[in-house]
Amino acid sequence: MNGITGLLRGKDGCAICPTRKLCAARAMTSEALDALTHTIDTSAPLKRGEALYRAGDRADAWYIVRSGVMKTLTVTPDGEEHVTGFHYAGEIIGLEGTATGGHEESAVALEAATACALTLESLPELWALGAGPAILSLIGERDRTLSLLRINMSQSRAEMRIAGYLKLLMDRTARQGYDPTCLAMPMSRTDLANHLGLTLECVSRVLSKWRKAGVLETGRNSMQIRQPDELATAAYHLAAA
Amino acid sequence: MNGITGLLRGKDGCAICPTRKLCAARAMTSEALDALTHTIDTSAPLKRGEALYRAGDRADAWYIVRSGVMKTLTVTPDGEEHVTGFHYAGEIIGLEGTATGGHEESAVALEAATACALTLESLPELWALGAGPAILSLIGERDRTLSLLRINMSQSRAEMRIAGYLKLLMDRTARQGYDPTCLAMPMSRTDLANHLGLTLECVSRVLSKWRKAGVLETGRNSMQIRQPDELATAAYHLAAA
DNA sequence: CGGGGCATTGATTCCGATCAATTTCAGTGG
DNA sequence: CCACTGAAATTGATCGGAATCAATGCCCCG
Repeated sequence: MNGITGLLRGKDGCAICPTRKLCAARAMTSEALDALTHTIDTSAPLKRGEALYRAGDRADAWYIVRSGVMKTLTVTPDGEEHVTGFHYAGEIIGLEGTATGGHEESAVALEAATACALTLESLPELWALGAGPAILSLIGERDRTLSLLRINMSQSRAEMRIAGYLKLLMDRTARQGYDPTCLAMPMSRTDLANHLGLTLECVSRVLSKWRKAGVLETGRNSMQIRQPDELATAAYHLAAA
Repeated sequence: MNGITGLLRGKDGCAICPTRKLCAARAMTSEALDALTHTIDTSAPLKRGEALYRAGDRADAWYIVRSGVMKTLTVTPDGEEHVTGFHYAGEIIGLEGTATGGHEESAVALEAATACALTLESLPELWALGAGPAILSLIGERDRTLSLLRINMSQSRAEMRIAGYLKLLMDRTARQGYDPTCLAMPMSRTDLANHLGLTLECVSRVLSKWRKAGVLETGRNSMQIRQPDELATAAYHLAAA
């Protein structure tokens, strides 16, 4: 209906969605949830590397990540790739194309992932179902996150940037009720460095230093934070979130 | 009604607003414009240094800059000030507080400025008046701009960051139908450097270099771009906007 | 077992931060 | 109208840290 292949409209209702508390469905009555199920489209599961949308696609919907982690990226005219964000369950993405009607970024799954589509034309209907405040909240959270990320990027020190980013991830994880010391990090060092505006060597060095100091442990797709205070100190410049 | 002092509800109708083409009123019929006038609150003119809202204020509205330039900033726990953005006529701001209900940033006028308030509770009404697409477009533009700013910040070279920022300003100015070679820049070097994550000395040096090379001229509250191509080359990494 | 992408570690260079001095300019009062 | 003043901007010199170039190690895959 709106460009996603393999929509599962009506299947897997919002009422049983494990991430419904993070999304537009938060704080809705169960009757409204049933109606919501028929207004929101859930995408087919995306495999690692598959795109939810690509730069140039028509932008007639916003998306909420339902499971997994997605990265958004743009390719500049000179061919360089810029990772604009990593997006976890409950984050709203795809807003950047709304002004022009076409997506300026691509959204790619870093691991198996699903997302729900809020078509722009269905927004008044969603409002009528009582999802308005939740959607506003999602937009506000996104705006707030982008603002914090920009503040973090304005730090010139590599340790501050990385510590700040990890702290943001931890805060978000904690806010969603999960263990903040265990972070899902399915992105490559290259992507992470790109996103933070650093070289992968630099990121690697800082992580190695912290690993040796016992601050954290790095796994293939995750990270264990052993001494959150140390990270917080290195990132003290960030507003508490 | 929503925290702004000195509202001018109904005065200076949207129909005669010089920036209506940039705002929620774009592409509306004149009958709807009259109704819109009574739904949107226009703030009293802000003097230089006055705040539209402050961190901690209740966040029950979004704002569209109507005239002048505003800066948004946060103060981190350790007391450091971070300039999160400079906002020109037609930009929507204040979204960052929607998630929590309280503003996390402050918005301060850099020169005489006015803004219009879209209260969250009036959004369905605005939709009914036909302003929905325009509001979505404003949100999309903001999201797109934040994304581009983040890409720009990820550049480590000072020249690239500054050139990129100026280019973004020029693109925005051109898109609004004004002369892109004449930029309103009422912010101090300190604020500009803070926003770009550089020191003011560094910004000053780069601008001096370009001034000597004839690329641009710097005035107190404005900047004349003499050789846009030179800037574009220095910022070639940015996507065309 | 071998290959290739990815991560780590090392050595050097360069650029922006920092510390410091000077100039410019808007605002103020004589 | 001009001299005075303090903030803002510019210019200079040095230092540190991240980029860069280069090599090695690790691990998932066939």
